[in-house]
Amino acid sequence: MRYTAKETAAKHDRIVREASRLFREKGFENVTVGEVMQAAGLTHGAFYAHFESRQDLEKAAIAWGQALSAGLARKYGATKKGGRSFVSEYLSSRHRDNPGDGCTMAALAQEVARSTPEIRAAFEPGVEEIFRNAALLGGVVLARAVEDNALSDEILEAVRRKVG
Amino acid sequence: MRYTAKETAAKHDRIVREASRLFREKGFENVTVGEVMQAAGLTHGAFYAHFESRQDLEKAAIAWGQALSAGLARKYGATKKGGRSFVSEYLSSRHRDNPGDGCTMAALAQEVARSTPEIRAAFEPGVEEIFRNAALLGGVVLARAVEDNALSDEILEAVRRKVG
DNA sequence: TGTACATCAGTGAACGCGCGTTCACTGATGTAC
DNA sequence: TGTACATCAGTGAACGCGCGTTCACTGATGTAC
Repeated sequence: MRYTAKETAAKHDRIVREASRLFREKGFENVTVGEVMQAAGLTHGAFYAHFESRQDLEKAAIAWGQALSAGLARKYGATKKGGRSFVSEYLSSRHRDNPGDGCTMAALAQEVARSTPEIRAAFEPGVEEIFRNAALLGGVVLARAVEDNALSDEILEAVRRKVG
Repeated sequence: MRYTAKETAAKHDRIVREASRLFREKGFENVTVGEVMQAAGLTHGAFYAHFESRQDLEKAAIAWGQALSAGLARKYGATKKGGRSFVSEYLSSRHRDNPGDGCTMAALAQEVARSTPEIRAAFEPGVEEIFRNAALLGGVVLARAVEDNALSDEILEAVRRKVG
């Protein structure tokens, strides 16, 4: 069937948004093209009407996620008080436990490091907004990686105290 | 053929060491069992004489890498001066550019976060040694993920100034 | 305005490849007697 | 000490499965006249 340009663009966006969410939640390697398309309400065969390749989608998903992060960081960062609430939200258990709704960098930085130059370039915009607070990122990454909940909470608390 | 227990143990260790190195360098998902066995000087078929499964190897490689890290951190951390040289080594371009010889957490924390409870538990020992300096980890992770070399150097420098 | 054809996003089956895992077989060393 | 058998790490072919990608086909909408 043929759709209007607007409908097609809306589907394209939906695919990117769902891909970004799924990638952050499960990592690039644990998400299939079919899974993304299903989440966007389509079948896997239609994928190549929207993207050249899977890598192309990964690039788009990273760029979208980083644009979102950068926007949020700029909004929050405007005031001292905003800075504090950004920090406490970033280091919250909610953020730790919901990577799919969270920071792209805290979820995918290491996979991006092993990806193509294009994907690494798409990753850069969000980095500018956080690298002066690398402890936030390190804290969330570690808190997500340990099995012991008490230790995980302790990590978040330690970083909170240090940067707060 | 049959080998002495000593020979078998030596091969087992070689497999774990090579797996750890390759995993840190390329990530779990980009390393095959065959590649690890070849690096250890064996063929892939012999793998199951040493490990129950691929996941079993991942667990062993993480545990080995973390034991190594914890040992190094304890050695370095003994003095103020040692602390300084640990930080500067951790944030060096050498460490950034050679993940295969570097910190397991800086290379694999995000993949570990999505792995099994067993693997996350094996990851914990090294975490104790670094989480109070989460900025180090965050800095290296970000420095490795960006495409622009100047930005990457700037990240390491910013973290160095903050923690130094 | 109506008719014929072109377009193209979408569908679902199929292809090809890589990887984890299995398996029959080998042969050097260990063990029983 | 010598002989016969058991063991088991190692080899390399093969299996099965999942995933990215391709492809023939569909059918609603756009375009030409």
